[in-house]
Amino acid sequence: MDLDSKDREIIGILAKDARISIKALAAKIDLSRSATSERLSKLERSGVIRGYRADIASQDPALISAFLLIRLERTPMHSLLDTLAAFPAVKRVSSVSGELDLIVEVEAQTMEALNTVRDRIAVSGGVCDLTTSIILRDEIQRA
Amino acid sequence: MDLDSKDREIIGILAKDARISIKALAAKIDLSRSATSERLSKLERSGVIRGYRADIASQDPALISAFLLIRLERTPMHSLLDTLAAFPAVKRVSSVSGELDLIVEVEAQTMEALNTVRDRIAVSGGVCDLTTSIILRDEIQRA
DNA sequence: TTCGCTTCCGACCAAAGGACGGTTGCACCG
DNA sequence: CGGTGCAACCGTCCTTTGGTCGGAAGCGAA
Repeated sequence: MDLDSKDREIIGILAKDARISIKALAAKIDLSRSATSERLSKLERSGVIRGYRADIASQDPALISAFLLIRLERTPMHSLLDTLAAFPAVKRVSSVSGELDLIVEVEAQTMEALNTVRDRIAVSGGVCDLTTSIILRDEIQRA
Repeated sequence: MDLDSKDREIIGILAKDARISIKALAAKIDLSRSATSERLSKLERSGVIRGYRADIASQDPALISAFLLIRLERTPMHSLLDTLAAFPAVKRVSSVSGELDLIVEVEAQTMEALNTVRDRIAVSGGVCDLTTSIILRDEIQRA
């Protein structure tokens, strides 16, 4: 699916305010409601717009985050991915090239909870080496 | 602002589908439309819900991302942060504890662009050691 | 030119939403 | 104990919004 400028306008507006009405959206991009509605549902059907998410303020600013830098005994390691996915604390897992094999981002309420996750992962089969880097501060964060 | 279980239900539902109608939302949490609407606007006013965003599929699957794992000669290193912030390719910078000092996430159109960023950062004053981990795949990604 | 396709518009009618009055439950206090 | 204020809820009224349709316009291919 290729997007024209109107489609990109729609995406840009919805990226900032996903609950805007079709009418207001139509006015912004200077099209009729029906045409806008049709374009929108096409963008949804084609998968360009994957969904709409509420942006929730972190209820607990005391959350502790860390990167776990993992070397595996061999790759790929599907069972470990299942293990990781089972932890709600695991926010992101990326396969990477180089010395490391996986970079895992975790987030927990307490240092204790973080350690528990870390230990459970460390003793999982296939993990050769695991380094924990606690995030002290997010210096830069962009969309 | 403290949230009860209904509020958390609302948040959970909207986090997955921010364009759901108030009526459908009300039905899901078993409250009237008006009560649901009132709770929702309170959540918005109080800042618990910061906004609503369309989840846009990456139009360019050819984007290359990497983590740069950085050790500094000394910390903190404010000038380096300014340098990093100047690159649009730099998506996130976290100060971490342990062996490493900074974990930088970068995203570029081409491997060449990525390398340029990497090199520019590597020769910046204060960088003691820099390891690049190209992201091969994002295995898990959560809100 | 004529066909087929896409995109647009306006109109219709059903669905959704804002606003309001009234009820209930509960904490507070004289 | 009874009264008062408050917060949350409900259902209803009426406006706004949205999905859908038929028809028009633009455009490329046959």
